[in-house]
Amino acid sequence: MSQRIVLHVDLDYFYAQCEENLNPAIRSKPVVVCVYSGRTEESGVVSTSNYQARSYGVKAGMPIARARKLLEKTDGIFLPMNHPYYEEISDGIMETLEPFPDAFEKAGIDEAYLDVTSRSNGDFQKAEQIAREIKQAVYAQEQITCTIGIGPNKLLAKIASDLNKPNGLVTIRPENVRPLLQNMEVGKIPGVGNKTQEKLRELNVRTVQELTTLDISVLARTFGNAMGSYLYNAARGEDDEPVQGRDQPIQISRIATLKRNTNNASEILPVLDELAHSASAKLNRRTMTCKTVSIIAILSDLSIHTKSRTLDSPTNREKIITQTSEDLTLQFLNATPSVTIRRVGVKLSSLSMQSGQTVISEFLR
DNA sequence: CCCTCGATCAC
DNA sequence: CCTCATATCGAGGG
Repeated sequence: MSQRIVLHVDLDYFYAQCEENLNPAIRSKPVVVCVYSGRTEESGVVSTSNYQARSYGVKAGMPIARARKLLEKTDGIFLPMNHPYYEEISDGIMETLEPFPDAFEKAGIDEAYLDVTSRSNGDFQKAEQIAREIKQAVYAQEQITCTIGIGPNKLLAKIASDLNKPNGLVTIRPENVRPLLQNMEVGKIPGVGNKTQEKLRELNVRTVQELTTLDISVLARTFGNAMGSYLYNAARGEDDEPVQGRDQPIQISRIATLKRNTNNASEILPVLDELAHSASAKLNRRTMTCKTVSIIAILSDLSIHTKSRTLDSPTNREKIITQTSEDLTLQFLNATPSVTIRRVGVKLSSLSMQSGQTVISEFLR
């Protein structure tokens, strides 16, 4: 069997690039795409920014107020998210990508994995040619540049795409895995965020090379079985995850920020109802049912709390979802009356496709 | 094995 | 000053 070859296609600074295309005049300026929370005129965070803005230190997740400071002496452009538009562009691109590979996996609105093993005959040279064609096709389709990482598995393809953004093309061949990973910081491994990096730091591990010195039992004890073995393999550039898309979601959630912190049900429930409405609308668009309903409460201290209830039978009815969400919220407020809530959310899980048959209880409603 | 809940990641 | 959405894991209880 031939060498497996995976491509990771990453759309460059995606939301900001979409906005540049919508209004080319801003292309030469710092562009910041924002998630406004609606709490005050300016409160919210940065979703994405173009590279001009990044050169001033603007980063995703940063409060908008801070980005404004960083760009105050520039002609920086601040725009609200236009998610439906980005989705439209993304869908067009994903449709372009899908026929190329043996297997296709959309990994987010702006990234995808493509298994091109047979298309490239296991030849990295050929895979690079395919990647160049893909970049051409994506640009021709939507005038969006992308970066493509090529590797013998998903892990290395993703690491590769991170090495030369934007508008890049990087290949990691099996013989280059060792030297490349040696001095790389562990934080560059996908799935290793701040918490994991900090724990590794305590074990005197900063680079991937150093990570390879930890044995699997230590890793499993420190990070659990799944994360432990993932780290053990990742440090060696090994990853067997198949490129495999999922057709149906596992959960559907909606969250919102309240106008002000409160523990007053009359201020919270209307917002909650709207979230429940939106979540069940999506559930029904997908012709799915859920068996578990959860609420999420983010308090004034930003601590996160969840309450969930598994129903006796799956439902797709907004009424039940709303009622359950309200119940859970009142239950939470009752149990902890002194809390003040900043944000609330609704999550639907244990999803299944709606089957054709109607149960008696449904029939009688 | 199921349920609930918190934690983590990363968008 | 602090968004939104998704997936996964593990602990703890039953």
